[in-house]
Amino acid sequence: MSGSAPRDNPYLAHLPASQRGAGPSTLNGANREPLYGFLPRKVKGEQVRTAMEQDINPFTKQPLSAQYKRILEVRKKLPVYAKMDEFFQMFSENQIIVMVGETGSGKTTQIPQFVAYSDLPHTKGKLVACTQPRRVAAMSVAKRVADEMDVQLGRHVGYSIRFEDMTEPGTTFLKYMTDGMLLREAMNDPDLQRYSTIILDEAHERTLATDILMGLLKTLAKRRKDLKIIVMSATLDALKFQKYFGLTSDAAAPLFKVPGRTHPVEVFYTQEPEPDYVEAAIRTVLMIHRAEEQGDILLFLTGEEEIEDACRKIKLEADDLVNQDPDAVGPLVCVPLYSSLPPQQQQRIFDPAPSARTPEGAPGRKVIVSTNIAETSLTIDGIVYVVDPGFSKQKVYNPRIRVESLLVSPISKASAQQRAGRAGRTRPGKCFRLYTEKDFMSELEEQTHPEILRSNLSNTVLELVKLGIKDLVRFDYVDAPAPETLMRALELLNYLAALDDDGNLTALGGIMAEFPLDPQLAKMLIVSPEFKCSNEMLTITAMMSVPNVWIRPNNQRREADAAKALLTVPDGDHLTLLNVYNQYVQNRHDKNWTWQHYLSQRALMQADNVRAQLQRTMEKFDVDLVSLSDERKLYVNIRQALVCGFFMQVAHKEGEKGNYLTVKDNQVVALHPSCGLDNQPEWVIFNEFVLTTRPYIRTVSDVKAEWLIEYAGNYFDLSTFPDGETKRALQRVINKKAGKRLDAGNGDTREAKKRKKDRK
DNA sequence: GAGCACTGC
Repeated sequence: MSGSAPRDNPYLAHLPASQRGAGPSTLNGANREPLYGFLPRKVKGEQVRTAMEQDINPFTKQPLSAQYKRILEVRKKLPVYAKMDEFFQMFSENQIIVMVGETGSGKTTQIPQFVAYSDLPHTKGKLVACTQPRRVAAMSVAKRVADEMDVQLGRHVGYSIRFEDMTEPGTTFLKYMTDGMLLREAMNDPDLQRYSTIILDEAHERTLATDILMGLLKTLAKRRKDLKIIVMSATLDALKFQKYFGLTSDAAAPLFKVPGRTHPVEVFYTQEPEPDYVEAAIRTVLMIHRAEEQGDILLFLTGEEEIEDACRKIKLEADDLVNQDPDAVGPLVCVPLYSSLPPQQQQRIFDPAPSARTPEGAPGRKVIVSTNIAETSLTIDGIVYVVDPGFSKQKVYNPRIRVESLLVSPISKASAQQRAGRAGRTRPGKCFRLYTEKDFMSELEEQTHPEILRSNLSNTVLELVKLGIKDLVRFDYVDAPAPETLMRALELLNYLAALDDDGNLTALGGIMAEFPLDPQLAKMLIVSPEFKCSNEMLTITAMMSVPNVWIRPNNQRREADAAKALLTVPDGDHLTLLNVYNQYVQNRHDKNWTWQHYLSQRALMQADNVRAQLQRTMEKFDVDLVSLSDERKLYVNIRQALVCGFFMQVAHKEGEKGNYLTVKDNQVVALHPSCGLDNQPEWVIFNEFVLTTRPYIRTVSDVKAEWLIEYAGNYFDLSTFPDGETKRALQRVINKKAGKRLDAGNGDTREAKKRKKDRK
């Protein structure tokens, strides 16, 4: 046995001679070669456990460190480690596996390593990929696994996220990545040939990218019999995925199940429904503070305003309690948590709870009041009590009026369960649900609707077409979106000339899909060289792709507004964005400058990053970077280029009360108060329709009706317009133009018009 | 005269 020559070893046969170690005469295979006897995808748990215990790293052939051995002892205690044999057997026998691993099972770190031991991707020049819905998760898990495998992060184990590719081609064989990143890769390599196994982690979160990947991989598995797929999810969704990935309609994909390792959480319900959930939540937090033993509280609310408000009230009431009875009640700190908080303030959630005022006094307590960010993205240790009013803000899409909006809605059972689980991470906990058990059982949906059912899909549809999906309606979705949503997306893409009338991708559409942007933005950016303003459109596009750059603290609104006024360009908010970015660069990205002007340094840095990435894409596809030196003309051209992308988001002024009607849909809207226009132009183009206290349009610029007709003639074909003032206004412009053309007796090409204008 | 649930490319 020990005398087998390496050439007989199917594992070593893949390797060039230089990597096979010493020649046949001296090699004692079993000792020198840690993966000796490993048959790809026929590997057994026993073999892997032995290999893990040796002194040589089986993948790098380097000696293993003391740290490796220490971590290995910890890994052995993970629930998933105990099920290694079962895993390898199932992996050997199946192309697709659904896996359920509760919190603390170790699935995210261990399963990809197990797969690497079985697939031996490094011997075939392949990779094992594991997708994550979030960038931080991809980064931090990759780091952990690199440590566990005793390799340098970015070499054998790496990660790939937007703006950061921490992999080494030819060396990396285990890669964590965001789901969106893998989807991007699929656009240029629909067979995903680089991968031997793809693991979709956190599939129950049902992000748009994961949903599309599931559809693609199901189809791809039929073409590529050598590709293995593992879908990892929470319990409740497993059966759905098993059925979906079953090879035939009655054969479900096998389930690999691993228990978690969390502490029990006792759940309490209210006897009666609570009419005011914020008030009830505050009351419950204070009740816990008075009556329950030491341990921090996590309260879920829906948004920034609600959270800041609740924090203030909890603080006031807690101070009252302390004043009434200083011996019985400990000090309390209340920490808000939501994504738009600066990172420094987000860090406060990890501060320890305040200590008791006296050695014998009641212990202090920390209350974190958070949005859903604490449900999935951030985990906080030390939480023992969860207060769950049962609501969150959720995105909803109305395809009829093409509007996405945020609505406070009841959460799902799955979400409630996830929230409760946050109380049991360090020790047994309690969860107080501010609704009745009856409502939980009968009113809450099992699952939150997946994103694909709640979103505008124009981006996704362009990606799918680019991926070669011909029939979007019959694509095998886990949950199919409403046909009307798909129709709306196809319609938009057709108007943008990304798709022809038969739904085929145009050359323009192919380039548009390469930009990590909404189709409207991609379109205006790609056509902008024709308007000699592509440098500027690049900036505007980047600024429109990052969160709001304006900061407006409650107690400094006037100062913030004044600072904003200094940067405002009256012709339109898009030009203001350009101006802000240019000033930011002129002031050398100075932090003090941004602070003095009430601008978010974080958002501006992001814009810088996005701009650089978009610029690389432009260069790759020969989209020229040009500018006009005449600023007045430049500003006109910029607004004309805007029309080429956003002609479907135009509104026409109605009357003198500041009301606008959106074109074709005839929605009554108003300019958002943040809008910087100094008058009310007859025609405006807008980036966003927001439904808050009333319907508003946000990020708005002044445009001319002539431009709409000239650059978006297809859409502004009057025969497709409902009767009304908008149509009549357009008709007047057309009539006037026709009259002029008769006078001038020449065509209306852009160049001709410009020459004419220049002569004036 | 107002907001920004959360991600991702």
